[in-house]
Amino acid sequence: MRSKGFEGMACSIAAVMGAIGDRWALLIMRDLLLGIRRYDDLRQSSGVTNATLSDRLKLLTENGLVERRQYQTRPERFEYQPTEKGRDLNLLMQALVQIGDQWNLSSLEGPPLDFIDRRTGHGVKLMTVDRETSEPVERDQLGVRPGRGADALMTWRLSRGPERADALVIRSDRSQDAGPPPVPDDHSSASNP
Amino acid sequence: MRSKGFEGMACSIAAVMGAIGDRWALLIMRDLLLGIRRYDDLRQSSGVTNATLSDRLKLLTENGLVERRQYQTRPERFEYQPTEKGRDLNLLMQALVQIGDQWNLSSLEGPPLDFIDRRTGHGVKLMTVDRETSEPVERDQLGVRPGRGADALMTWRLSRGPERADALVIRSDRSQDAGPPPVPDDHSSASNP
DNA sequence: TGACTGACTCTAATTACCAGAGTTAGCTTT
DNA sequence: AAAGCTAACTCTGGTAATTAGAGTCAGTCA
Repeated sequence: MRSKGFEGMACSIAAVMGAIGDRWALLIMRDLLLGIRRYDDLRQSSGVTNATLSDRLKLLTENGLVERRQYQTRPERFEYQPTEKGRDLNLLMQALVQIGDQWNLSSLEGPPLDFIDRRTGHGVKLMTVDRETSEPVERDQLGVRPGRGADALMTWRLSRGPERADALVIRSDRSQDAGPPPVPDDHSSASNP
Repeated sequence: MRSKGFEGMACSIAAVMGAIGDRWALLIMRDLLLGIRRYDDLRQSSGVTNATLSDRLKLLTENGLVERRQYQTRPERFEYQPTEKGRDLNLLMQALVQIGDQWNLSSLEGPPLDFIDRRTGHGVKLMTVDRETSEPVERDQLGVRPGRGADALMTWRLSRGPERADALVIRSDRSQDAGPPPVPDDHSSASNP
């Protein structure tokens, strides 16, 4: 298993990264989401080696992000395509591209990849909005708090975040401030989102 | 270098993942963005080993995502905090959390982490909108096209994406459809966003 | 017959990762 | 004064994953 502890980790961030697997798998998902379907195309596009590509496709399939379909029988030939669940990762790709653009990693010529609205042909972006009203939320108004699924470790984590201007954390009550981390060395039995 | 080719890869997705490094580094960034600052807290929170934590903090610092500050002199003590550039990764964390919630990895109890607007206390979400007008864009209207920074490899990649309902790709012109991938095995000299 | 395609698997060398012990420098307790 | 503690690491040895590249297999095409 790649880097043990990621699966039972009670944090969506860890869980999603765990489901993807690693950077190679993410690149492969990128290509699949862009419409590439064949093994050899995937290999050429991502530059990954055979062993790794084969392994990652297996993992992605097991994790329900990708589906393997036979498209020809005489010599058996297969292709891969993202599942509905896998297609949710488009949001991740958009975020990654947007961050890359902010960092202007694309030098000065602009982004290599441009997400658009196909109806209008206009460029799109991700915006943080109020979950109910869809009103825009400013970047410096963003905060975090433990959700209903937060476990002891997540609560501890958030309790360590001081209320600085540059920190994201918000605490409803400033309960007991210190105390050692709960479950200090047992990550295998944790269950956070 | 971890997994060689990621740096000169002309794709924002690869570039951002390359700058982060790996899953451990991402978890560390998560904790830093939540306000954790001290080495030992980071270790306990993420469950990473000393060697890996130390190495990742160094890499993140080199990549300009994290800053190492001395906060005490007599015994020299250091803390870590995200830079402005590192704080851009909040978008990534939001995307990851939102995907995790969609997958309801958090079982039934809700997400462990809840992004909010600190003014109002309301929950927030990421929405795809038109870059100029900020009008919402439906999920199935999302497309991609090569940007100005696209290199030969990116263009090839997008040319392989058939115009299926489940594919994301849009092509302005349906130029030459086939042809072998350009630069088929030279990933080190590529330069796409 | 010979070349070729697609989807892999195999091998050997390199590289990364893990748990856990050890280090350094000063402070605090007995 | 000796023992223990804290913070921020580094080191070690063993296990596991990754790499480049060669090889395989079933069938098609010229």
